[in-house]
Amino acid sequence: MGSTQKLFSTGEFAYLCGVKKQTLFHYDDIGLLNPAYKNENGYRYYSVQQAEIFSVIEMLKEIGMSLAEIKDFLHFQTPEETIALLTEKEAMMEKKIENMKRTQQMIQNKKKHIAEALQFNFDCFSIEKMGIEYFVLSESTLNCSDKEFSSSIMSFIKYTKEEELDTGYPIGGLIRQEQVENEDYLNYSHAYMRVDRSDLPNLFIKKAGKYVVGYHKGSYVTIHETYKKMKTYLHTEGYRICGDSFEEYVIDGASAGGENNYVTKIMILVEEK
Amino acid sequence: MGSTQKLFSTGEFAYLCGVKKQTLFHYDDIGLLNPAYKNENGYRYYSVQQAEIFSVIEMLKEIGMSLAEIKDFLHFQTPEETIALLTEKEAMMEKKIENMKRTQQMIQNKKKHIAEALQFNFDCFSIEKMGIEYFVLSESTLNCSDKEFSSSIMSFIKYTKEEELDTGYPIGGLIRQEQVENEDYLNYSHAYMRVDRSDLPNLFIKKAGKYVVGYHKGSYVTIHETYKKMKTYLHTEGYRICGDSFEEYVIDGASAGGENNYVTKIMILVEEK
DNA sequence: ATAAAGTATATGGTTACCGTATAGTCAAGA
DNA sequence: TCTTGACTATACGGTAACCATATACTTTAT
Repeated sequence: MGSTQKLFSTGEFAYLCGVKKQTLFHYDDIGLLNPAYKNENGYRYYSVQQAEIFSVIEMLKEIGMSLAEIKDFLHFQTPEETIALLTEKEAMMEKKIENMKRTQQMIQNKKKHIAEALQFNFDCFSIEKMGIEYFVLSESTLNCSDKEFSSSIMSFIKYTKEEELDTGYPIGGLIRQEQVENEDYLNYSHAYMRVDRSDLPNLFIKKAGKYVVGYHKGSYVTIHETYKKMKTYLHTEGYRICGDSFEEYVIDGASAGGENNYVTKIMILVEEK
Repeated sequence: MGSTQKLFSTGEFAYLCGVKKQTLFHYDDIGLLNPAYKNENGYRYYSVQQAEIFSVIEMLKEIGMSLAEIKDFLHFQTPEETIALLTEKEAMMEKKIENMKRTQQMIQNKKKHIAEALQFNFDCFSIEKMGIEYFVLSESTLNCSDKEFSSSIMSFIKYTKEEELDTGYPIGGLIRQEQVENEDYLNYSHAYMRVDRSDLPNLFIKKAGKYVVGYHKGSYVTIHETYKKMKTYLHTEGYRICGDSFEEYVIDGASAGGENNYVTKIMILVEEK
């Protein structure tokens, strides 16, 4: 709208902008958007152009600028600077959208995980055919001290976050066949995280094949019991362990309720005897 | 990671989560994420599983849940409820992404507008060939009172926001040929907003053709001067007005600096004499 | 044993508002 | 013109989700 003298009261202007009056008071206070006209009693009146400005403010807010930054921007930038900043922000938006898509993917994966866990009752195992999966691994944590273990896990988690590899799969623990056979269940070989791509360097491959799948509920100190039960199950079903074990921690509603609610999914590669 | 007793100090855990210790204190205070273990001196220690929980918290934050909601969610939901909520949030994400794309579009359009305005020096006009454009219009505002005008504009802006038609084009003012000829420049026929689609009902068409384009700087009260100059320009160039005038308000860095910095783009359909 | 590095609590500050109370103002009808 | 109801302004307090800083205590490494 080019030019017009018709003005809106604070209430009207707030309504048409879709915000509360308070917001406009606030913007006036901090000098971000002062009404075009104030009468002798302090009543505020806004112009149509200011609706335009308001919508620019909203846009800039949405791309993550603070009100102070927006104020600077609207008051002191030259058109050239304006264009430069918008260009920069455009790129930022692109990244943000990518990020949200990743989060969406994470949600989907979490859902899948929980749904799977739901199907099972604990203490009931099954043999499943599983496809190939790709993992990124932490440094080796075999036979290492608490300190070394902590620091390996720490840098691994940090790494997955930095490289944006976390797509909603849980952090897993790899236990080698040898340790499983020796009942050395707490001696993890590596931490891992599943990725949906095969183009990364140094990927670990979880072989396709038959896996015995079980869920352990409760603290880690009792996990050997579940392993024992699984071994008995395998024996009666006529299978034997022929590879590594993969442990993943399943999060659901009760996860924050303490150790006793932890659910760990265990998968061990097996073959028929 | 299935099960392990190795714990992280607050500082380590904060580092691996990529946040400040303060944040963890806060989460502990509000009961959102209490450390797995607290020693007799109040030192906090976190488990690997809690890193997993932390990343779920971050995810839920990103989809717009408050910490209080997340706490409820993590402590009291059944797996079924968890899945239901995630499904709902997934849809929300979709909408948010759409919204961001729209904002991106807005930014691009704003940039185009400013860049165009930059090319011009005021008081210098030009004849331009322009393509067809589609507009949504407000109610008629011809010959109406201030009150009626305000209310029409108000519902129009509200309408464009609700229907999400605002894609970064400014609100324009349509002045009919008759008013331009009678120098009745402040008597707008309609407010309009350009849209990038031709599939909406009741669209107004801005004809393709030659337009005289000029920029007016300053308050609306002096806009008649610019119109006068444009008419003189047209006369010397051998053109005559043969259609409506379109006014658009250009926002740049100085826009918030008061009336005197307002820039209005004026376009009038013309033909050669 | 000692010093450096890390930790806890407490307090106050931040941003972008929202709510409510009180008092003043405007606009339409009698 | 006056009154009434709707609207407006200012002021003060509160909110969420933290961050900064100060002070005091604990761990850990040498």
